[in-house]
Amino acid sequence: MPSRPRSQAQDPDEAARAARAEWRSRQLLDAAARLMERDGFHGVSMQALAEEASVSVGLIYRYFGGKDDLLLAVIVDVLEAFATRVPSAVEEAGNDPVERIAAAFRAYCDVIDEHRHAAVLTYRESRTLGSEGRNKIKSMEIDTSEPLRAAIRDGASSGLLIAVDTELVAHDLLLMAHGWALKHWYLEQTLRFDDYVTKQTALVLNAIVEPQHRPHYRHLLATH
Amino acid sequence: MPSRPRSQAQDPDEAARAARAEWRSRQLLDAAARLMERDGFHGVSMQALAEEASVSVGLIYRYFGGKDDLLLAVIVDVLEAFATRVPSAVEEAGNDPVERIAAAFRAYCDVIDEHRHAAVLTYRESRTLGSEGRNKIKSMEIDTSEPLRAAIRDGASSGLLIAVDTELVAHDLLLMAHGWALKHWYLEQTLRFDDYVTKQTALVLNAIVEPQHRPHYRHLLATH
Amino acid sequence: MPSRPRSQAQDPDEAARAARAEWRSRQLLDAAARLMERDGFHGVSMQALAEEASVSVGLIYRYFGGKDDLLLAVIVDVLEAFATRVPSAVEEAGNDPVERIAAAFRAYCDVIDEHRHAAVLTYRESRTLGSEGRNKIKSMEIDTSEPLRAAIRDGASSGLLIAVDTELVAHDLLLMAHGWALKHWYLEQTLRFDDYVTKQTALVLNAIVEPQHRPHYRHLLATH
Amino acid sequence: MPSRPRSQAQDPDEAARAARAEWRSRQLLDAAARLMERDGFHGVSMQALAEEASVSVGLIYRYFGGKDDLLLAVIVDVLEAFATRVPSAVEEAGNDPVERIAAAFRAYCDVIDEHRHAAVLTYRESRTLGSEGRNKIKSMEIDTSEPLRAAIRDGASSGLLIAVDTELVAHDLLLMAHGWALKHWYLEQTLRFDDYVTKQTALVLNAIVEPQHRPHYRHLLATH
DNA sequence: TATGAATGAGGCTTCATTCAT
DNA sequence: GATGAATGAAGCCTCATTCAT
Repeated sequence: MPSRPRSQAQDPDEAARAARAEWRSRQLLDAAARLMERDGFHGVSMQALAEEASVSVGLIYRYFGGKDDLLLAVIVDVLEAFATRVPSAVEEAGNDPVERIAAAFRAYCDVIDEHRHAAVLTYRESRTLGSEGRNKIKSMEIDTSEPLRAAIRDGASSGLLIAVDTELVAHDLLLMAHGWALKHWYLEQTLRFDDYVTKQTALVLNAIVEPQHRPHYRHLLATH
Repeated sequence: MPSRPRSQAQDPDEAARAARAEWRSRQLLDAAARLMERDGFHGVSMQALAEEASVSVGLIYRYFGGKDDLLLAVIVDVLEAFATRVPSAVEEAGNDPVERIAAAFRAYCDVIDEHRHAAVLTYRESRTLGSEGRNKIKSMEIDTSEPLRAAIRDGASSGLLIAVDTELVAHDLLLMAHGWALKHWYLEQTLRFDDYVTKQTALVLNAIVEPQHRPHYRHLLATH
Repeated sequence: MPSRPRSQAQDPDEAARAARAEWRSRQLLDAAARLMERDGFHGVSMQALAEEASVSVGLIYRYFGGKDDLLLAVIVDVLEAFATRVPSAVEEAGNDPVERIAAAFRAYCDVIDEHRHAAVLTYRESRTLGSEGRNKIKSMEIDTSEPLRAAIRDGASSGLLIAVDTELVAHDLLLMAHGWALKHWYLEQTLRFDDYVTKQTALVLNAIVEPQHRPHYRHLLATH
Repeated sequence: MPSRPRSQAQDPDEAARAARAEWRSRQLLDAAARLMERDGFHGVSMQALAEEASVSVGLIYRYFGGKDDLLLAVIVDVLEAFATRVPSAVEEAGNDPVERIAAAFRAYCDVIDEHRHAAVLTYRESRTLGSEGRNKIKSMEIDTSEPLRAAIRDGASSGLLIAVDTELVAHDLLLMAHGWALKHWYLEQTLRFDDYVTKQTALVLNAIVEPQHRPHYRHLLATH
């Protein structure tokens, strides 16, 4: 509780300031994600960013350490959304491992669809970051995908799934989720977001659910 | 008879020149792919590129129009490898659609593993290209993946596969093939290349082959 | 009332900014003219220009689009001086066509002497400009010399001048005016600026004024 | 007589070689003048020059010391034409100073019209040359214009001309001659070369010939 | 003589970052 | 907090010149 020690008389002020800072950060993060997705990290200048966010160049440096830092923040922003949304989605799905896998996958896809601009940056611009940032991202990626891997492990050990390589299946699901953003220009020609998720879920579960349990997951295996 | 000698006497000269040019292009393309994969397109300076390839900066411009052009060439180089290798692999696989799918996927993976440096650039740096280059790549991607889609269509119409969305399955297979390069830093911890291909093949076929035909493809569905 | 204050309260700010910009432009234009006359357009690097103007390289690009643009601006600067000074000089000379011709010529020479550095650029570096810039200059040249041509036409139609080719005489006068800058290294050995103008005026008028009217223009025809 | 000592048996060889060298120089000089007039000295690369002259880059360096040297040679080429053609034209004009002035002017104009490409370079690119080359040109300019100045001085001392500043009139005539090349883009709209020379001759002579002698030079003073 | 592949210094330009206001 | 003018390092590219063949 680091906020308490601060004097109470200043709380209102501080709260207002914090709110303002929060608002500014969000404003900048969104502008950055939008522009970077369109033009790539290096295609966006700080001046362009300032204009897009309707602030001055100088102000950006009050909220972020620099351009690299901003990129990292944009990426972390998405990863934090994963960290928030995936576990709760898994929880809500109940105790069935297969349901949890499906829920996790859908949650991933939801976040990516909402942050389509920023999601691709993980793949595209990670080389831009220094090793420090890269390591942070790598470990966050691993952390945020843990619920998914746990569900797969549970499914396997409980006999609901055939013997599978947990890491590989998790990797595939994450790849498919990101695929929606990476190849959006192509996929959007034939699929709506919801169809993409439903079909991919069915495809993967069809591959890994024990045949004898499939009837039970008819609602996940059917695609229409 | 000045024209006769020309067609033969000068051929050696021209041939030698062409060979040298070919050699230089390859040298530069390889150096570019290597460096760009490590540091990203924007992280590589022409100076650094020249040093890596052991030539002078100026010489690069004799073979490529500029940095963008070089990036495009690197990417096209991989796509051309797809265009060469995938169809022949499919052909050699015989007439069975399932075998053809597996062969196509393996060929994709082979090329990507051989060009791991360059393969990721398609995903990472496509925004860097102008729309002209981007369109060229898009159409090459679609062209080179046609054999795969054809095999999937054949499999579906012949009843070997369950009803699937051809585009989506093709997209998934391509994504998985590229996944080996994109997440190589992570995957190599637990998998060798051959295992990756074998397991992914099994996973996908398990999802799409009609249950009654699975026994026939035991060699593709088993992972060890 | 946010709009009212703006129109007045912010004027000072805007005015100050505009004044600063004006000052910078002049500073750069002068430095550019000075250097380019000495070393030629291509002999002047942006680095050298920045040093001469005591600013950083980058700042030049805030005020001018690039090196070409700067050259164009320098040239246009002289042409604008013509456009301002020649007509008023002609006006002040009264209604006599011959007086107006003499006044126009002197005004041309004055401007060229004041911008001796820049004046030669019109002749020397026009090929450097793109066709767009070249056309702009051509049309400004024609526009700014119109008062002179008009005076010549008036003189001819009123019988004060012998029959002359208006275009040619105008061309000659402009050439002579620029000659002071073009061959300054040679002319300054024997002539002061004022003598140059006086003598050239006498020479030309002697060639074109109707003999019977010459006595009336004794003050222009005598050279000492 | 440095050519004699050389063995006589080799003379044919040497002659052939010299002829070839002469031909090459001419070929290069012409190509250079052509290109430089169109694109300016700095707008022409040695590669472009080689192509225009249908030789290799390397060969240019066998005939000229470098690019600057070539520019100097192009300019000197024109000045040498002046040195050759003007005196003989003056000679042929007889002893009358006025006729000699007119002949000199026409000779100047002829050479300039024939070398229109190169003639402008004297004005445009002289700053490009080092001081050595510039001095050479300056002194050649002064030398080649001496016949003109001599004729003017003669005319003045013999009473055929009114009192004039010899240097200035010579300067004007040279300027007018070059004017044909400098403003060719504009003048060609209304004048043919011959008209230009005739009219300018008439204009200048009208300004400097003693009125009482004018009838005698009716053929030079009339413009049609 | 003649070629043209190769070099590399130097130029123009961009843009992340700073700092006085 | 906020601005934006100013900085200057670093990048891409050109092109005069050389030299092995």
